[in-house]
Amino acid sequence: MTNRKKAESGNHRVPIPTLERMATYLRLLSDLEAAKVHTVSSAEIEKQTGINAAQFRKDLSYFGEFGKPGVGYRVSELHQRIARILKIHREQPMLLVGAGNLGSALVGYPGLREHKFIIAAVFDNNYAKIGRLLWDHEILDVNRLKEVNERIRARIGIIAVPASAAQEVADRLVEAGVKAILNFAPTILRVPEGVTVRNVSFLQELAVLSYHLEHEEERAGAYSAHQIDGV
Amino acid sequence: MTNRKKAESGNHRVPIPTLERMATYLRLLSDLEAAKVHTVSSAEIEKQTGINAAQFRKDLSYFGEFGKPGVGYRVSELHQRIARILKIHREQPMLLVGAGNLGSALVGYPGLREHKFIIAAVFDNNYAKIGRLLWDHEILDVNRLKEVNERIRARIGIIAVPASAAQEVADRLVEAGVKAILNFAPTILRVPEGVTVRNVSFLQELAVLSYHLEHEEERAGAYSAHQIDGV
DNA sequence: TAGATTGTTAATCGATTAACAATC
DNA sequence: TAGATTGTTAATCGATTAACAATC
Repeated sequence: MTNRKKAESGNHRVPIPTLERMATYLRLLSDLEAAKVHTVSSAEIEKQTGINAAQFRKDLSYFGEFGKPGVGYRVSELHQRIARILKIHREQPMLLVGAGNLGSALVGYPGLREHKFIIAAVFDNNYAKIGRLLWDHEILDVNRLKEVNERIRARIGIIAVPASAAQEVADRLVEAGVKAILNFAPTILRVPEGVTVRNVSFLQELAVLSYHLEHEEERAGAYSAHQIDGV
Repeated sequence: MTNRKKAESGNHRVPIPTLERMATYLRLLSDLEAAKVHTVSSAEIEKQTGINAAQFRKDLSYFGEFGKPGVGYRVSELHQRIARILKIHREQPMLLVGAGNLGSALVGYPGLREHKFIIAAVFDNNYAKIGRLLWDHEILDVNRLKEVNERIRARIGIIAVPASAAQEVADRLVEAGVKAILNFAPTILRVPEGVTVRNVSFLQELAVLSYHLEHEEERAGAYSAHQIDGV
């Protein structure tokens, strides 16, 4: 039986971890394509990503059938189909709010464009920044968010502002028609039904890592950052 | 994902999602302390974070007993104990490799210092950058990583270099005594037993968001970024 | 055909949540 | 004590993985 139907109707049954891995597969497939590899098996995927071969096949099964028993998967076909599933087979425009360091890093991140995610406009509320350039983007007044997005029609927004401003920015993004938000501010956002939020928390990542360290009860004394920087 | 496994099976049975939430609790408790709130219940935690009250209590139960039945939790005590569990009750020094845009954003991120994570040294392999300042940090030659960390003794390393260089940087960090790595490069790192890796992938986050958008089969035509930027 | 590898089922493993006795 | 809320157990829910018939 085909899972096509399942995928089309109850879209919300695909596990998030599966979607995260789909992005990993996509990246690997890009690399394989660049290396002129034409066919790949789930065993090979496991070797290259560490993701269990059965897991890989199960993940794909949420979206249909992709391979040939005894043969494997055609790299280019699989790549295309996954890109389509993730809706990045065409350019996916996004709005960025916050033209600080993080915003700058995101605009400059080459991996985004490679995978068809395009930062189409950049906003800030700081009048010292509005009108200036962030890379090749003019920084626009955040008050113009809705107006500008009438043309762009981006449905993804990125919040790279301080926590104190994040909720207001989220409200504006939603008002401008954004349906998905990537939030870098350490705040829990309240958004209406139908809007998806993903939070990226550096603190959270570091906390998990820090926990796994052995605990040395008494450290030798505070290291000095200056001592080092001044070397 | 492979590394996640390793870290889990190694010696700990605390679920990773629990640890991630611990960081969330910590942040909330900071806010509550600042607001002079002295006591909090699991029901209140649920209201503020959206995390189920039973989940919160279960999470804490991995580490001991923290509250008083009929009363709740003392904010300051809970804060201190969680900070200790996550080993950020004292300053936790870290090494940053990669002085590009992302590295710059991380050094400038105030949330880190607030939670006692300190970027103690910054490295790069680009001779045009070595010797210059990134904020108040002199950018050091990545070849000196091991030597410099003999003094700092950081056990957390952050990789903010292109994918092509990430594995080599990981090797060097491990050689320098680092036991936990936060990897921003879109690559799967191979590290020895006993070293934990967490991957942050913007692409992955965006892919999950993008998937959840409604699929408009035919879009009106490519929007133009320039059209917008040129406004 | 013989060998390889898929897609899917079933078993396992793990995480979340509801319920409640314990207790402040 | 009476009311509130904890810590923990048990039930539920969900995700991972091993196994294998189907099939190229």
